[in-house]
Amino acid sequence: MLKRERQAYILHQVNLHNKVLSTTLSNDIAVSEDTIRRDLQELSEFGKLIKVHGGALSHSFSHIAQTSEPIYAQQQKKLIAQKAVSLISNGMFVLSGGGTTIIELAKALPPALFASFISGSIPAISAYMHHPNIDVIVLGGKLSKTAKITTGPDAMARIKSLKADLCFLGINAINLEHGITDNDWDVVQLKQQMIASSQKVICLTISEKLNTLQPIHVCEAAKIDVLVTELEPTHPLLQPYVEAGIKVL
Amino acid sequence: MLKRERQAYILHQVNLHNKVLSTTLSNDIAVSEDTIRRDLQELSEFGKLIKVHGGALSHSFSHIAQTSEPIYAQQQKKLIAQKAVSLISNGMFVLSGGGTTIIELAKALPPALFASFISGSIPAISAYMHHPNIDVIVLGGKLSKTAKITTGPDAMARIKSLKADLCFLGINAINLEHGITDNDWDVVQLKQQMIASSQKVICLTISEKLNTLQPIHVCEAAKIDVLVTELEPTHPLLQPYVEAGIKVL
DNA sequence: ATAATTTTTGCAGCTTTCTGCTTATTTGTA
DNA sequence: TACAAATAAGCAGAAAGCTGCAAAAATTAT
Repeated sequence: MLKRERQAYILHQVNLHNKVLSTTLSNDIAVSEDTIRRDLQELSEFGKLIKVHGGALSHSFSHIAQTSEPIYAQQQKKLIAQKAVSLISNGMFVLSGGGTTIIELAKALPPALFASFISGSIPAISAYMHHPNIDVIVLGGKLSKTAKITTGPDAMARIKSLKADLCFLGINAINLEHGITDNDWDVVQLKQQMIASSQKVICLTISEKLNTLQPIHVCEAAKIDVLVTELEPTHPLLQPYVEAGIKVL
Repeated sequence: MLKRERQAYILHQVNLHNKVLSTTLSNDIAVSEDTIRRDLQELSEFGKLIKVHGGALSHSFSHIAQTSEPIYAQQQKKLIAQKAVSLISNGMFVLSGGGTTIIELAKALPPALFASFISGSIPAISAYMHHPNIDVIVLGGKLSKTAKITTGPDAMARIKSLKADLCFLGINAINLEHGITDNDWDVVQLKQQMIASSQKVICLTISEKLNTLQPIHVCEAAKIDVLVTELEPTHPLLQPYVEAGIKVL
Protein backbone atom coordinates (compact mmCIF):
# COMPACT_ATOMS: atom_id res chain seq x y z
CA MET A 1 0.00 0.00 0.00
CA LEU A 2 1.33 3.39 -0.97
CA LYS A 3 1.94 6.01 1.64
CA ARG A 4 -0.60 8.45 0.22
CA GLU A 5 -3.12 5.71 -0.18
CA ARG A 6 -2.65 4.83 3.44
CA GLN A 7 -3.05 8.42 4.52
CA ALA A 8 -6.21 8.73 2.45
CA TYR A 9 -7.55 5.66 4.21
CA ILE A 10 -6.71 7.11 7.60
CA LEU A 11 -8.38 10.38 6.72
CA HIS A 12 -11.42 8.54 5.53
CA GLN A 13 -11.64 6.66 8.80
CA VAL A 14 -11.22 9.82 10.81
CA ASN A 15 -13.95 11.62 8.93
CA LEU A 16 -16.20 8.64 9.24
CA HIS A 17 -15.79 7.86 12.92
CA ASN A 18 -14.52 11.18 14.20
CA LYS A 19 -11.71 9.35 15.92
CA VAL A 20 -9.12 6.69 15.21
CA LEU A 21 -6.72 4.71 17.35
CA SER A 22 -3.16 4.12 16.23
CA THR A 23 -3.35 0.48 17.23
CA THR A 24 -6.53 -0.15 15.25
CA LEU A 25 -5.13 1.47 12.16
CA SER A 26 -1.88 -0.41 12.54
CA ASN A 27 -3.81 -3.67 12.56
CA ASP A 28 -6.13 -2.64 9.73
CA ILE A 29 -3.41 -1.64 7.32
CA ALA A 30 -0.73 -3.99 8.59
CA VAL A 31 2.03 -1.50 9.13
CA SER A 32 3.84 -0.66 12.31
CA GLU A 33 2.43 1.86 14.73
CA ASP A 34 5.44 4.03 14.06
CA THR A 35 4.38 4.40 10.49
CA ILE A 36 0.85 5.23 11.55
CA ARG A 37 2.16 7.76 13.99
CA ARG A 38 4.28 9.34 11.30
CA ASP A 39 1.27 9.48 9.02
CA LEU A 40 -0.85 11.09 11.69
CA GLN A 41 1.96 13.52 12.39
CA GLU A 42 2.13 14.49 8.75
CA LEU A 43 -1.63 14.76 8.33
CA SER A 44 -1.89 16.90 11.42
CA GLU A 45 0.84 19.20 10.12
CA PHE A 46 -1.33 19.77 7.10
CA GLY A 47 -4.28 20.36 9.37
CA LYS A 48 -6.23 17.38 8.10
CA LEU A 49 -6.83 16.01 11.58
CA ILE A 50 -5.94 16.54 15.20
CA LYS A 51 -3.35 14.25 16.64
CA VAL A 52 -3.89 13.15 20.21
CA HIS A 53 -2.29 10.66 22.52
CA GLY A 54 -3.19 7.24 21.17
CA GLY A 55 -4.60 8.27 17.83
CA ALA A 56 -6.31 11.22 16.19
CA LEU A 57 -9.57 13.15 16.09
CA SER A 58 -11.43 14.67 13.21
CA HIS A 59 -11.10 18.39 12.86
CA SER A 60 -14.83 18.87 12.71
CA PHE A 61 -15.12 17.07 15.97
CA SER A 62 -13.22 19.72 17.83
CA HIS A 63 -14.69 22.63 15.88
CA ILE A 64 -18.31 21.64 15.79
CA ALA A 65 -18.68 19.57 18.90
CA GLN A 66 -15.91 21.05 20.98
CA THR A 67 -17.63 19.70 24.04
CA SER A 68 -16.28 16.37 22.80
CA GLU A 69 -19.26 14.58 24.24
CA PRO A 70 -19.93 11.62 22.06
CA ILE A 71 -23.08 12.09 20.05
CA TYR A 72 -25.86 9.99 21.45
CA ALA A 73 -27.13 7.26 19.16
CA GLN A 74 -24.89 8.46 16.37
CA GLN A 75 -25.34 5.42 14.22
CA GLN A 76 -29.10 5.79 14.16
CA LYS A 77 -28.71 9.44 13.33
CA LYS A 78 -26.37 8.67 10.46
CA LEU A 79 -28.97 6.31 9.09
CA ILE A 80 -31.69 8.92 9.44
CA ALA A 81 -29.49 11.41 7.65
CA GLN A 82 -28.94 8.98 4.79
CA LYS A 83 -32.65 8.62 4.28
CA ALA A 84 -33.37 12.32 4.60
CA VAL A 85 -30.77 13.29 2.03
CA SER A 86 -32.77 11.62 -0.69
CA LEU A 87 -35.47 14.28 -0.30
CA ILE A 88 -33.20 17.09 -1.42
CA SER A 89 -32.82 17.91 -5.11
CA ASN A 90 -30.54 20.28 -6.93
CA GLY A 91 -31.49 23.91 -6.73
CA MET A 92 -33.68 23.60 -3.66
CA PHE A 93 -33.97 26.20 -0.95
CA VAL A 94 -33.76 24.47 2.38
CA LEU A 95 -34.44 25.73 5.90
CA SER A 96 -32.81 23.79 8.67
CA GLY A 97 -32.80 23.88 12.43
CA GLY A 98 -30.09 22.60 14.69
CA GLY A 99 -29.34 19.50 16.69
CA THR A 100 -27.07 16.54 16.26
CA THR A 101 -29.33 14.81 13.76
CA ILE A 102 -29.20 17.83 11.49
CA ILE A 103 -25.41 17.80 11.73
CA GLU A 104 -25.39 14.25 10.50
CA LEU A 105 -27.63 15.34 7.66
CA ALA A 106 -25.18 18.08 6.77
CA LYS A 107 -22.30 15.61 6.72
CA ALA A 108 -24.29 13.19 4.58
CA LEU A 109 -25.03 15.67 1.79
CA PRO A 110 -23.58 14.35 -1.47
CA PRO A 111 -20.73 16.54 -2.73
CA ALA A 112 -22.39 17.00 -6.09
CA LEU A 113 -25.53 18.57 -4.61
CA PHE A 114 -26.19 22.21 -5.45
CA ALA A 115 -28.61 23.87 -3.07
CA SER A 116 -29.07 26.75 -0.64
CA PHE A 117 -29.29 26.09 3.07
CA ILE A 118 -30.58 28.62 5.55
CA SER A 119 -29.92 28.10 9.21
CA GLY A 120 -29.17 29.83 12.47
CA SER A 121 -27.53 26.85 14.09
CA ILE A 122 -23.81 27.42 14.38
CA PRO A 123 -22.84 23.74 14.39
CA ALA A 124 -25.06 23.12 11.37
CA ILE A 125 -23.61 26.10 9.54
CA SER A 126 -20.11 24.89 10.35
CA ALA A 127 -20.98 21.59 8.75
CA TYR A 128 -22.68 23.08 5.67
CA MET A 129 -19.71 25.38 5.26
CA HIS A 130 -17.43 22.49 4.40
CA HIS A 131 -19.61 21.39 1.53
CA PRO A 132 -18.21 22.35 -1.88
CA ASN A 133 -21.40 23.37 -3.67
CA ILE A 134 -23.86 24.57 -1.09
CA ASP A 135 -24.75 28.19 -0.53
CA VAL A 136 -25.13 28.90 3.14
CA ILE A 137 -27.29 31.71 4.42
CA VAL A 138 -26.80 32.56 8.05
CA LEU A 139 -29.70 33.80 10.14
CA GLY A 140 -28.45 36.62 12.33
CA GLY A 141 -29.46 37.34 15.87
CA LYS A 142 -28.58 36.71 19.46
CA LEU A 143 -27.03 33.34 20.00
CA SER A 144 -28.71 31.02 22.45
CA LYS A 145 -25.86 29.35 24.32
CA THR A 146 -27.81 26.24 25.13
CA ALA A 147 -29.25 25.57 21.70
CA LYS A 148 -26.30 27.09 19.79
CA ILE A 149 -28.79 28.71 17.49
CA THR A 150 -29.60 32.34 16.73
CA THR A 151 -32.88 33.63 18.06
CA GLY A 152 -34.78 36.87 18.29
CA PRO A 153 -36.75 39.17 16.04
CA ASP A 154 -34.06 39.45 13.38
CA ALA A 155 -33.98 35.74 12.70
CA MET A 156 -37.75 35.53 12.89
CA ALA A 157 -38.24 38.34 10.41
CA ARG A 158 -35.75 36.86 8.01
CA ILE A 159 -37.46 33.50 7.98
CA LYS A 160 -40.84 35.15 7.59
CA SER A 161 -39.60 36.90 4.48
CA LEU A 162 -38.95 33.72 2.55
CA LYS A 163 -40.60 30.56 1.36
CA ALA A 164 -38.35 27.53 1.30
CA ASP A 165 -38.88 24.27 -0.55
CA LEU A 166 -38.03 22.12 2.43
CA CYS A 167 -37.65 22.50 6.15
CA PHE A 168 -35.62 19.98 8.11
CA LEU A 169 -36.28 19.88 11.82
CA GLY A 170 -34.59 17.77 14.39
CA ILE A 171 -37.27 17.31 17.01
CA ASN A 172 -37.27 16.59 20.70
CA ALA A 173 -40.64 15.00 21.19
CA ILE A 174 -43.56 14.01 19.04
CA ASN A 175 -46.85 12.26 19.54
CA LEU A 176 -50.02 12.17 17.53
CA GLU A 177 -52.20 13.87 20.07
CA HIS A 178 -50.00 16.89 20.83
CA GLY A 179 -47.86 16.99 17.71
CA ILE A 180 -44.33 18.32 18.03
CA THR A 181 -43.35 19.64 21.44
CA ASP A 182 -40.11 21.10 22.76
CA ASN A 183 -38.53 22.61 25.85
CA ASP A 184 -36.85 25.81 24.70
CA TRP A 185 -39.07 28.86 24.23
CA ASP A 186 -36.79 30.67 21.78
CA VAL A 187 -36.24 27.61 19.68
CA VAL A 188 -39.94 26.92 19.50
CA GLN A 189 -40.62 30.38 18.09
CA LEU A 190 -38.12 29.74 15.35
CA LYS A 191 -39.36 26.29 14.52
CA GLN A 192 -42.91 27.56 14.21
CA GLN A 193 -41.85 30.25 11.79
CA MET A 194 -39.72 27.83 9.83
CA ILE A 195 -42.65 25.49 9.45
CA ALA A 196 -44.84 28.34 8.31
CA SER A 197 -42.28 29.42 5.73
CA SER A 198 -41.77 26.05 4.04
CA GLN A 199 -43.62 24.10 1.42
CA LYS A 200 -42.75 20.82 3.04
CA VAL A 201 -41.79 19.96 6.60
CA ILE A 202 -39.51 17.04 7.28
CA CYS A 203 -38.99 15.86 10.83
CA LEU A 204 -35.93 13.86 11.78
CA THR A 205 -35.89 11.95 15.03
CA ILE A 206 -34.66 8.79 16.61
CA SER A 207 -37.46 6.40 17.42
CA GLU A 208 -36.82 6.85 21.13
CA LYS A 209 -38.50 10.25 20.91
CA LEU A 210 -41.63 8.96 19.25
CA ASN A 211 -44.73 9.23 21.43
CA THR A 212 -43.07 11.46 24.00
CA LEU A 213 -44.05 14.87 25.25
CA GLN A 214 -42.31 18.13 26.13
CA PRO A 215 -43.73 21.24 27.81
CA ILE A 216 -43.99 23.66 24.89
CA HIS A 217 -46.20 23.08 21.88
CA VAL A 218 -44.64 23.62 18.46
CA CYS A 219 -47.23 22.44 15.97
CA GLU A 220 -49.85 19.83 15.20
CA ALA A 221 -48.76 16.50 13.81
CA ALA A 222 -50.80 17.29 10.72
CA LYS A 223 -48.29 19.99 9.74
CA ILE A 224 -45.61 17.37 9.24
CA ASP A 225 -45.17 16.10 5.71
CA VAL A 226 -42.42 13.55 6.20
CA LEU A 227 -41.15 11.77 9.28
CA VAL A 228 -37.72 10.14 9.18
CA THR A 229 -36.52 7.71 11.83
CA GLU A 230 -33.95 4.96 11.91
CA LEU A 231 -36.72 2.33 11.80
CA GLU A 232 -38.11 0.58 8.76
CA PRO A 233 -41.25 2.40 7.53
CA THR A 234 -43.21 -0.77 8.20
CA HIS A 235 -42.29 -0.84 11.89
CA PRO A 236 -45.38 -1.04 14.17
CA LEU A 237 -44.33 2.05 16.12
CA LEU A 238 -44.69 4.09 12.96
CA GLN A 239 -48.03 2.81 11.77
CA PRO A 240 -50.14 5.36 13.68
CA TYR A 241 -48.23 8.11 11.91
CA VAL A 242 -48.71 6.51 8.53
CA GLU A 243 -52.42 6.28 9.23
CA ALA A 244 -52.46 9.94 10.21
CA GLY A 245 -51.34 10.72 6.67
CA ILE A 246 -47.69 11.40 7.37
CA LYS A 247 -45.19 10.05 4.90
CA VAL A 248 -42.69 7.89 6.75
CA LEU A 249 -39.18 7.08 5.52
CA MET B 1 5.12 0.08 -27.85
CA LEU B 2 5.01 3.77 -28.54
CA LYS B 3 5.35 6.33 -25.86
CA ARG B 4 1.86 7.72 -26.40
CA GLU B 5 0.41 4.27 -26.38
CA ARG B 6 2.20 3.47 -23.18
CA GLN B 7 1.02 6.61 -21.46
CA ALA B 8 -2.53 5.93 -22.59
CA TYR B 9 -2.25 2.49 -21.07
CA ILE B 10 -0.94 3.94 -17.79
CA LEU B 11 -3.75 6.46 -17.64
CA HIS B 12 -6.26 3.76 -18.30
CA GLN B 13 -4.88 1.70 -15.45
CA VAL B 14 -4.90 4.68 -13.09
CA ASN B 15 -8.47 5.52 -13.89
CA LEU B 16 -9.46 1.92 -13.55
CA HIS B 17 -7.74 1.06 -10.28
CA ASN B 18 -7.19 4.51 -8.80
CA LYS B 19 -3.58 3.55 -8.26
CA VAL B 20 -0.63 2.10 -10.08
CA LEU B 21 2.78 0.89 -8.98
CA SER B 22 5.87 1.68 -11.01
CA THR B 23 7.12 -1.87 -10.66
CA THR B 24 3.87 -3.42 -11.87
CA LEU B 25 3.70 -1.17 -14.89
CA SER B 26 7.34 -1.84 -15.67
CA ASN B 27 6.62 -5.55 -15.72
CA ASP B 28 3.38 -5.21 -17.66
CA ILE B 29 4.78 -3.11 -20.46
CA ALA B 30 8.31 -4.46 -20.34
CA VAL B 31 10.14 -1.19 -20.09
CA SER B 32 12.47 -0.03 -17.37
CA GLU B 33 11.13 1.61 -14.26
CA ASP B 34 12.96 4.76 -15.26
CA THR B 35 10.82 5.03 -18.33
CA ILE B 36 7.69 4.49 -16.31
CA ARG B 37 8.82 7.10 -13.87
CA ARG B 38 9.41 9.54 -16.67
CA ASP B 39 5.97 8.82 -18.05
CA LEU B 40 4.37 9.36 -14.67
CA GLN B 41 6.34 12.56 -14.28
CA GLU B 42 5.06 13.82 -17.61
CA LEU B 43 1.46 12.78 -16.98
CA SER B 44 1.50 14.42 -13.59
CA GLU B 45 2.81 17.65 -15.15
CA PHE B 46 -0.26 17.65 -17.34
CA GLY B 47 -2.38 17.00 -14.28
CA LYS B 48 -3.60 13.62 -15.49
CA LEU B 49 -2.61 11.84 -12.29
CA ILE B 50 -0.83 12.35 -9.02
CA LYS B 51 2.67 11.00 -8.79
CA VAL B 52 3.69 9.57 -5.45
CA HIS B 53 6.59 7.59 -4.11
CA GLY B 54 6.28 4.15 -5.65
CA GLY B 55 3.76 4.90 -8.36
CA ALA B 56 0.80 7.18 -8.94
CA LEU B 57 -2.75 7.80 -7.76
CA SER B 58 -5.83 8.90 -9.60
CA HIS B 59 -6.91 12.46 -9.14
CA SER B 60 -10.07 11.36 -7.35
CA PHE B 61 -7.85 10.40 -4.45
CA SER B 62 -6.66 13.85 -3.58
CA HIS B 63 -10.12 15.37 -3.43
CA ILE B 64 -10.70 13.56 -0.18
CA ALA B 65 -7.53 14.95 1.21
CA GLN B 66 -8.61 18.58 0.97
CA THR B 67 -9.48 20.04 4.33
CA SER B 68 -8.32 22.91 6.42
CA GLU B 69 -4.82 24.25 6.64
CA PRO B 70 -2.79 24.33 9.80
CA ILE B 71 -2.76 27.59 11.68
CA TYR B 72 0.30 29.49 10.69
CA ALA B 73 2.45 30.98 13.43
CA GLN B 74 0.06 29.92 16.14
CA GLN B 75 2.40 30.72 19.00
CA GLN B 76 2.77 34.32 17.94
CA LYS B 77 -0.97 34.58 17.57
CA LYS B 78 -1.55 33.24 21.05
CA LEU B 79 0.78 35.89 22.40
CA ILE B 80 -1.02 38.59 20.45
CA ALA B 81 -4.32 37.36 21.83
CA GLN B 82 -3.00 37.54 25.38
CA LYS B 83 -2.06 41.17 24.94
CA ALA B 84 -5.29 42.08 23.19
CA VAL B 85 -7.48 40.58 25.87
CA SER B 86 -6.33 43.21 28.35
CA LEU B 87 -8.15 45.88 26.36
CA ILE B 88 -11.57 44.40 27.02
CA SER B 89 -13.52 45.35 30.14
CA ASN B 90 -16.73 44.03 31.59
CA GLY B 91 -19.88 45.18 29.89
CA MET B 92 -18.23 46.20 26.66
CA PHE B 93 -19.80 45.83 23.25
CA VAL B 94 -17.23 44.35 20.89
CA LEU B 95 -17.24 43.96 17.12
CA SER B 96 -14.91 41.34 15.73
CA GLY B 97 -13.90 40.13 12.33
CA GLY B 98 -12.58 36.72 11.47
CA GLY B 99 -9.23 35.08 10.92
CA THR B 100 -7.04 32.80 12.92
CA THR B 101 -5.72 35.55 15.17
CA ILE B 102 -9.24 36.46 16.23
CA ILE B 103 -9.90 32.81 17.06
CA GLU B 104 -6.94 32.85 19.39
CA LEU B 105 -8.36 35.99 20.95
CA ALA B 106 -11.67 34.25 21.51
CA LYS B 107 -9.96 31.33 23.18
CA ALA B 108 -7.93 33.64 25.39
CA LEU B 109 -10.89 35.51 26.85
CA PRO B 110 -10.90 35.14 30.64
CA PRO B 111 -13.89 33.11 31.83
CA ALA B 112 -14.96 35.84 34.24
CA LEU B 113 -15.39 38.42 31.50
CA PHE B 114 -18.90 39.67 30.81
CA ALA B 115 -19.27 41.29 27.42
CA SER B 116 -21.15 41.19 24.13
CA PHE B 117 -19.41 40.10 20.97
CA ILE B 118 -20.77 40.70 17.51
CA SER B 119 -19.34 38.82 14.57
CA GLY B 120 -20.16 37.21 11.27
CA SER B 121 -17.23 34.84 11.30
CA ILE B 122 -18.42 31.29 11.90
CA PRO B 123 -15.16 30.03 13.41
CA ALA B 124 -15.01 33.07 15.70
CA ILE B 125 -18.63 32.60 16.74
CA SER B 126 -17.96 28.93 17.44
CA ALA B 127 -15.17 29.98 19.75
CA TYR B 128 -17.13 32.74 21.52
CA MET B 129 -20.00 30.32 21.94
CA HIS B 130 -18.04 28.20 24.38
CA HIS B 131 -17.38 31.09 26.70
CA PRO B 132 -19.59 31.00 29.80
CA ASN B 133 -20.42 34.68 30.17
CA ILE B 134 -20.27 36.23 26.76
CA ASP B 135 -23.30 37.24 24.76
CA VAL B 136 -22.82 36.46 21.12
CA ILE B 137 -24.65 38.30 18.39
CA VAL B 138 -24.46 36.71 14.98
CA LEU B 139 -24.45 38.83 11.86
CA GLY B 140 -26.69 37.19 9.29
CA GLY B 141 -26.14 37.00 5.58
CA LYS B 142 -24.70 34.88 2.84
CA LEU B 143 -21.67 32.96 3.95
CA SER B 144 -18.47 33.49 2.04
CA LYS B 145 -16.93 30.05 1.73
CA THR B 146 -13.41 31.35 1.47
CA ALA B 147 -13.47 33.80 4.37
CA LYS B 148 -16.03 31.82 6.41
CA ILE B 149 -17.72 35.08 7.25
CA THR B 150 -21.16 36.42 6.47
CA THR B 151 -21.31 39.17 3.90
CA GLY B 152 -23.87 41.20 2.07
CA PRO B 153 -26.32 44.01 2.76
CA ASP B 154 -27.91 42.37 5.80
CA ALA B 155 -24.67 42.17 7.70
CA MET B 156 -23.66 45.65 6.56
CA ALA B 157 -26.92 47.20 7.67
CA ARG B 158 -26.75 45.50 11.04
CA ILE B 159 -23.28 46.80 11.75
CA LYS B 160 -24.27 50.27 10.59
CA SER B 161 -27.08 50.31 13.11
CA LEU B 162 -24.83 50.02 16.12
CA LYS B 163 -21.91 51.68 17.83
CA ALA B 164 -19.53 49.30 19.55
CA ASP B 165 -16.91 50.10 22.16
CA LEU B 166 -14.19 48.13 20.49
CA CYS B 167 -13.51 46.59 17.12
CA PHE B 168 -10.97 43.80 16.79
CA LEU B 169 -9.63 43.21 13.31
CA GLY B 170 -7.21 40.57 12.21
CA ILE B 171 -5.48 42.19 9.28
CA ASN B 172 -3.72 40.93 6.21
CA ALA B 173 -1.41 43.79 5.43
CA ILE B 174 -0.56 47.14 6.90
CA ASN B 175 1.87 49.90 6.17
CA LEU B 176 1.98 53.53 7.17
CA GLU B 177 1.59 54.94 3.71
CA HIS B 178 -1.41 52.91 2.57
CA GLY B 179 -2.90 51.91 5.92
CA ILE B 180 -4.72 48.60 6.10
CA THR B 181 -5.13 46.70 2.86
CA ASP B 182 -6.72 43.35 2.06
CA ASN B 183 -7.51 41.00 -0.81
CA ASP B 184 -11.18 40.09 -0.42
CA TRP B 185 -13.72 42.61 -1.63
CA ASP B 186 -16.61 41.42 0.53
CA VAL B 187 -14.50 41.29 3.65
CA VAL B 188 -13.18 44.78 3.02
CA GLN B 189 -16.71 46.19 2.90
CA LEU B 190 -17.45 44.66 6.27
CA LYS B 191 -14.22 45.80 7.86
CA GLN B 192 -14.80 49.34 6.72
CA GLN B 193 -18.26 49.38 8.24
CA MET B 194 -16.99 47.80 11.43
CA ILE B 195 -14.34 50.47 11.76
CA ALA B 196 -16.92 53.17 11.18
CA SER B 197 -19.20 51.70 13.82
CA SER B 198 -16.66 51.47 16.63
CA GLN B 199 -15.25 53.90 19.14
CA LYS B 200 -11.87 52.24 19.09
CA VAL B 201 -10.18 50.09 16.44
CA ILE B 202 -7.69 47.46 17.49
CA CYS B 203 -5.65 45.68 14.86
CA LEU B 204 -4.09 42.32 15.53
CA THR B 205 -1.34 41.05 13.27
CA ILE B 206 1.84 39.05 13.29
CA SER B 207 4.87 41.20 12.61
CA GLU B 208 5.43 39.45 9.32
CA LYS B 209 2.52 41.42 7.89
CA LEU B 210 3.84 44.79 8.99
CA ASN B 211 4.86 47.01 6.11
CA THR B 212 3.23 44.84 3.49
CA LEU B 213 0.60 45.68 0.90
CA GLN B 214 -2.52 44.02 -0.53
CA PRO B 215 -4.61 45.13 -3.50
CA ILE B 216 -7.69 46.55 -1.77
CA HIS B 217 -7.63 49.56 0.51
CA VAL B 218 -9.49 49.23 3.83
CA CYS B 219 -8.63 52.38 5.74
CA GLU B 220 -5.90 54.85 6.61
CA ALA B 221 -3.42 53.98 9.31
CA ALA B 222 -4.71 56.99 11.24
CA LYS B 223 -8.00 55.17 11.86
CA ILE B 224 -6.22 52.58 13.96
CA ASP B 225 -6.18 53.19 17.68
CA VAL B 226 -4.18 50.20 18.87
CA LEU B 227 -1.84 47.84 17.07
CA VAL B 228 -1.03 44.49 18.65
CA THR B 229 1.79 42.26 17.42
CA GLU B 230 3.88 39.55 19.00
CA LEU B 231 6.84 41.93 19.26
CA GLU B 232 7.84 44.06 22.22
CA PRO B 233 6.39 47.56 21.85
CA THR B 234 9.94 48.89 21.83
CA HIS B 235 10.93 46.84 18.80
CA PRO B 236 12.40 49.00 16.01
CA LEU B 237 9.89 47.69 13.46
CA LEU B 238 7.11 49.25 15.50
CA GLN B 239 8.60 52.67 16.09
CA PRO B 240 7.22 54.26 12.91
CA TYR B 241 3.74 53.30 14.06
CA VAL B 242 4.31 54.70 17.54
CA GLU B 243 5.47 57.94 15.98
CA ALA B 244 2.35 58.02 13.82
CA GLY B 245 0.35 58.17 17.02
CA ILE B 246 -0.82 54.56 17.13
CA LYS B 247 -0.76 52.89 20.50
CA VAL B 248 1.31 49.74 20.27
CA LEU B 249 1.02 46.73 22.58
C1' DA C 1 17.99 6.59 -49.84
C1' DT C 2 21.06 8.46 -46.77
C1' DA C 3 22.72 11.58 -43.48
C1' DA C 4 21.80 14.64 -39.75
C1' DT C 5 19.15 15.68 -35.91
C1' DT C 6 16.09 14.97 -32.31
C1' DT C 7 13.80 12.06 -29.13
C1' DT C 8 13.55 8.19 -26.37
C1' DT C 9 15.35 4.60 -23.60
C1' DG C 10 18.21 1.93 -20.39
C1' DC C 11 21.97 1.93 -17.31
C1' DA C 12 25.28 3.08 -13.54
C1' DG C 13 26.16 5.58 -9.58
C1' DC C 14 24.56 8.44 -6.07
C1' DT C 15 20.82 10.56 -3.19
C1' DT C 16 16.48 10.50 -1.01
C1' DT C 17 12.53 8.32 1.01
C1' DC C 18 10.30 4.95 3.56
C1' DT C 19 9.71 1.73 7.20
C1' DG C 20 10.55 -1.08 11.22
C1' DC C 21 13.44 -1.50 15.16
C1' DT C 22 15.70 -0.02 19.47
C1' DT C 23 16.17 3.08 23.16
C1' DA C 24 15.08 6.86 26.00
C1' DT C 25 11.44 9.92 27.33
C1' DT C 26 6.81 11.47 28.06
C1' DT C 27 2.01 10.84 29.14
C1' DG C 28 -2.10 9.07 31.23
C1' DT C 29 -4.00 6.63 34.87
C1' DA C 30 -4.73 3.54 38.76
C1' DT D 1 3.78 7.82 43.04
C1' DA D 2 4.46 4.18 40.02
C1' DC D 3 3.39 1.47 36.09
C1' DA D 4 2.03 0.60 31.46
C1' DA D 5 1.20 2.57 27.17
C1' DA D 6 2.37 5.89 23.81
C1' DT D 7 5.74 8.81 21.71
C1' DA D 8 10.02 10.79 19.86
C1' DA D 9 14.66 10.29 18.08
C1' DG D 10 18.12 7.99 15.82
C1' DC D 11 19.62 4.17 12.90
C1' DA D 12 19.92 0.88 9.10
C1' DG D 13 18.35 -1.82 5.22
C1' DA D 14 15.62 -1.75 1.28
C1' DA D 15 13.16 0.50 -2.19
C1' DA D 16 12.47 4.30 -5.15
C1' DG D 17 14.14 8.41 -7.35
C1' DC D 18 17.32 11.46 -9.86
C1' DT D 19 21.13 12.75 -13.06
C1' DG D 20 24.15 12.38 -16.74
C1' DC D 21 25.45 9.68 -20.50
C1' DA D 22 25.53 6.75 -24.44
C1' DA D 23 23.06 3.67 -27.42
C1' DA D 24 18.87 2.99 -30.00
C1' DA D 25 14.92 4.58 -32.35
C1' DA D 26 12.32 7.87 -34.68
C1' DT D 27 11.97 12.03 -37.30
C1' DT D 28 13.47 15.36 -40.51
C1' DA D 29 16.26 17.25 -44.01
C1' DT D 30 19.13 16.74 -47.99
